[in-house]
Amino acid sequence: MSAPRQKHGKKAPYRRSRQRDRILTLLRSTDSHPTANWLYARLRKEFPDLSMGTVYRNIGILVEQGLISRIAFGSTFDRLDAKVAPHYHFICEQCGAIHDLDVAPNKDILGRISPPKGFEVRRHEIELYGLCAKCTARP
Amino acid sequence: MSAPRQKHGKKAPYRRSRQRDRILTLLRSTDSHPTANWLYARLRKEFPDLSMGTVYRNIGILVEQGLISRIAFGSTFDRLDAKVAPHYHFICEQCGAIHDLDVAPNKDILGRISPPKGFEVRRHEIELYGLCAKCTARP
DNA sequence: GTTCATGCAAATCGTTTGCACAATG
DNA sequence: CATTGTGCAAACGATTTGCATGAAC
Repeated sequence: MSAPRQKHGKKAPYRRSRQRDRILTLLRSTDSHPTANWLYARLRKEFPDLSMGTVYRNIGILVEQGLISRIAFGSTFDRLDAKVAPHYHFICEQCGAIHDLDVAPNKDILGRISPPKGFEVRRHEIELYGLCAKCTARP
Repeated sequence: MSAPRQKHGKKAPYRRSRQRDRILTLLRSTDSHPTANWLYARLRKEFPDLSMGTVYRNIGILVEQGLISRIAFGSTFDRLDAKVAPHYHFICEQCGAIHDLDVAPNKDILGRISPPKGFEVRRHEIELYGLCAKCTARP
């Protein structure tokens, strides 16, 4: 959700920065899915007065450029559900509406999806993202 | 993540409260997956000086009682990923580690999982939750 | 030299918590 | 009456933003 920083919706002509370069390099060097804070701690050794603002701004730019992705799910706030039985969700990317799906979760549904050996799967979630009927009609 | 409020890990002997009753009723009356804030706005008409603290505390209790569930995904902070190609994740419920899964996302994997008609699916996510190898070994 | 990126600090947002008082069992 | 639940306000943690200065192009 980082705002474009230019007038007419044109593509932003980003300049290079040592900080952003390092952030990308660091992220590419690990598969541990770091947090912003991890990056901050790591980079503070190279840039003693690095600020969190810079880290977050650069993450936003890198995401916008498609060079990295955020593992975030929908909104930042919790949605509640009185339907306790496990079920899957459809999330509308336009209006944010969440709809329950009919299929009952079942291990068989996962088919050949399995974790590395030694891992124990207790539950799973599936989310479909796209446009709900309302938003498909009125784009 | 609401803390039990009693000594020896015994089950908490919750008392009843008008506010909590209404929260549950309201949640059961809709399938729109409300937010805490929606509940607050709604209930303020009945309880003019309801507080957010009360809403959140009761949500916590209801979740603990298994009467409702939170549609929240893993941690509250974003995890980053330089692997841009879509892929599924395994999340360890004990240590929070996130691991990439091997299978390449593919519509076929969804099998008979489909949204209501009129909906357009653009992408999907699958997350497995459980214990990673490390945590399985050392519980 | 114009514009973007940075550091700093303050602000924002959803959520949590400490406290004194009211309500429950 | 022993505790839990409430309202209030302050605290919290992750993230965002306004502003003056420094770096890219």
